[in-house]
Amino acid sequence: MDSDLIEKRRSQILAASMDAFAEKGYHDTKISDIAERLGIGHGTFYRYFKNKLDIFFAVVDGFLAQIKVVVEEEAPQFSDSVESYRSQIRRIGGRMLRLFMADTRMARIIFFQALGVDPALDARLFSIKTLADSMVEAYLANGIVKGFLRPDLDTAVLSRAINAMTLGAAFDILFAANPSETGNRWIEAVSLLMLSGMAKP
Amino acid sequence: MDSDLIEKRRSQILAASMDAFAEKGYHDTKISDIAERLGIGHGTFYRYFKNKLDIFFAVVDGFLAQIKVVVEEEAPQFSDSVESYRSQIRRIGGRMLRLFMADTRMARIIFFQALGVDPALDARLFSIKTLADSMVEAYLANGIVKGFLRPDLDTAVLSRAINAMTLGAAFDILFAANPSETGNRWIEAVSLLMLSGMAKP
Amino acid sequence: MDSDLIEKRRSQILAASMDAFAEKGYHDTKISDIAERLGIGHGTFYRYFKNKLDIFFAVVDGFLAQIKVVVEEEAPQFSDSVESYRSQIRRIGGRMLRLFMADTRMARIIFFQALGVDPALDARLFSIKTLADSMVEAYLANGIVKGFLRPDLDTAVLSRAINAMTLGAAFDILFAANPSETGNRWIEAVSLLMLSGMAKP
Amino acid sequence: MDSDLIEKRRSQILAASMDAFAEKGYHDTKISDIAERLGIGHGTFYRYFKNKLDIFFAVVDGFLAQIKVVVEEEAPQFSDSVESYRSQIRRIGGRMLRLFMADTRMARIIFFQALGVDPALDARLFSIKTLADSMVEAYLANGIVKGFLRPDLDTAVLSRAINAMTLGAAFDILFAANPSETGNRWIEAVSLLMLSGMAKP
DNA sequence: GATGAATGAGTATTCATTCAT
DNA sequence: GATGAATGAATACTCATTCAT
Repeated sequence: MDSDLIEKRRSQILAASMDAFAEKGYHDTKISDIAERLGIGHGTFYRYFKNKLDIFFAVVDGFLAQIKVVVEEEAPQFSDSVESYRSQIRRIGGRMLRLFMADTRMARIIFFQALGVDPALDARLFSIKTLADSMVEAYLANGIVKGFLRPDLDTAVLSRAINAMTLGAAFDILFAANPSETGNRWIEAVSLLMLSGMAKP
Repeated sequence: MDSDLIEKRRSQILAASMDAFAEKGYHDTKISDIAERLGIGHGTFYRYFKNKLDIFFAVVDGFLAQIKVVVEEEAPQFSDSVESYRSQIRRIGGRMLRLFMADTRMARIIFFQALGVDPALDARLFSIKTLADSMVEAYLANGIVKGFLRPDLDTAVLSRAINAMTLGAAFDILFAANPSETGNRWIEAVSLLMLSGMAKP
Repeated sequence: MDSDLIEKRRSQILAASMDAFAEKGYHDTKISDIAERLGIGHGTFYRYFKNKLDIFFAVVDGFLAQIKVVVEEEAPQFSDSVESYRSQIRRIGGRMLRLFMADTRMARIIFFQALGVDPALDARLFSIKTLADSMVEAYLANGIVKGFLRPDLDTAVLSRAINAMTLGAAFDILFAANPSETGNRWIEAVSLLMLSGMAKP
Repeated sequence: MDSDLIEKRRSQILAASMDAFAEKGYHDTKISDIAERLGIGHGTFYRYFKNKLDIFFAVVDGFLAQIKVVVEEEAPQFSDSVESYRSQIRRIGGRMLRLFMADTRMARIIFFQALGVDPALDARLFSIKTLADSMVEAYLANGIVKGFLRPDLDTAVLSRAINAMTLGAAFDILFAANPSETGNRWIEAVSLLMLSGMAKP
């Protein structure tokens, strides 16, 4: 199949681009850098991607799509007790953090390079954030309805706060000596914080 | 005083640069853009700043210095009850958010432009984050010592989580219709989360 | 016959090229444009023509060859009176203009695109012009010898002038609402001018 | 005066560009060629001209403006006899040819390079041609009204024919061993043709 | 001190041409 | 024979920085 070869080439270029962007950032990465990493002519690059922005978009969007999947696959209505909610937090948090752990390059690009390159890409990132916020807010609303969360929660703000912590965790993991242990500590600490707060009972 | 004039010019250029960087980002801002905003020759710029990176550093660093002041002025040992701790959270949170509210341009630069421009600047941002993390951790440690916070808290992780929420708040405020009201909602919601958690008691 | 197929393909490519060159000019026509018009692979092009210049040459040369035929088929010695000369002018002029009318693309290429692409092609055009000039001059010389044209004519200059008018006519026809009527008007007006001048008798 | 220096620089670049365009044509002239001829950096070029097309336009337009002046300065109504008309033909023809003789580079650019580079420039050339046609037609109309030209002339066609001869003359002169003598021969031959025709009286 | 003319390093992109399949 | 994937030469243009005035 021709389109298989094309797809293969595209992924090779995508992979090399991720390396390059993660290492040097968008502006300091030259198309010829990417081509050199693959040992191909730089003209070849343009057979597979329209231009430099096009591939950066592809790189970032591929990751955002994965996040979107995690966000959308969950079912907020599922939990009906603090305990099942705690499991849910652990599971979603874990999946999200594993996404960031899976590819350090990607995390690096998201945190250090993605913003400010292009307005359309900024908007894309923004929309994912908004989606994630809504999803978390639905969980909180479900918890209130089911009666295991306080009825007076400011769900709009708290959902954003929770996602901010998720990002904080992903960022922290990026520099952690032991990422998966660090991830677990975050999940435990944040789920404790969320459900019980820090005050001594 | 000669040096007064020099300082005045420097701040004019600094102000114009903030406008420019906030609007178009680092890479899309030309030195001549900055000069034009001030009606000065673009050669003049180089009498006050070494180069383009130099002024971006200056812009970002000016803000980081203010954050540092807020961070360092507080006294972690002061609180000795949940109540006084809650006031402290509100006060520090309020000061921090007011910093971001005071200059939207600055917030915009920090969130959208600052990262990935220069490794040294990334490191500078990183070090401020680390400082803030330590400060918050000291508060948590104080709370544990004083006995009003749970002794089993993962202070290293939670301090980062709390700062992540502060950044989340600052970001949210940037797009809020009513920034100061939004700020207050964040402070209330987060301090409640921190001290009591979200579970129905 | 193999060579028949080859010749057929060559003319298909030639035709598509004429379209392309007439529409976008030499420099703005890509080999792939030509191939696309035919639905063939652009590599195939190179099996029939050496390179881009080669086909442009072929396109232009095909037309120049037709002009040459018209020019060379006539017999300057034939006329021996003003009247038969007038018919001759009409006939040659008509044939020449019909050549330009037959293919607007070709006229467009000759007038707007052909010059300045390649020195060798410029020279080829030049040589056709020289040939046409000589032919017309021979007619004038014949007229003088036969005694129906003024003996003091500057035949070298006038032959060029007459051909300049032919080109002028061809150009005019290119934009005429009614080309064949316009052609006739040119032929009448120019033959009158040539034989009688414009002054009131 | 600053603007004097700017104007001086512009003309230098303009002159060097004319050399380059006349020698190698539009497409084969690189901006760096032009800069090299002047011993300036190629970046300097862009301080004075927006881009490559901009300077080509400037080059060609400068010449077209001169033609326009010649065309517009004349007064068609002035002549009222064949004799004064003949002088007028000689004078206008002479001025026009001297324009082309004055700068061989310019003539070369007009004849070999100008067409097909840019639609807007093609249109500009076209509009000058149209203007010249109208002007000549006004002369013919005047001659008819004044009664020294045949009343049955096809003025629309003949005016174009006359301008075609003018272009033919300009082209011929470009390659003439003795341009000014050649110019005079054209003027004499064409004015004779125009007024008396070639037929033996 | 201020200026802005001059500079040229740096780079994305195009497209004619080749050649393995 | 046909194809189109791969190639890289070639080039216009930008903009941070310098420095003579």
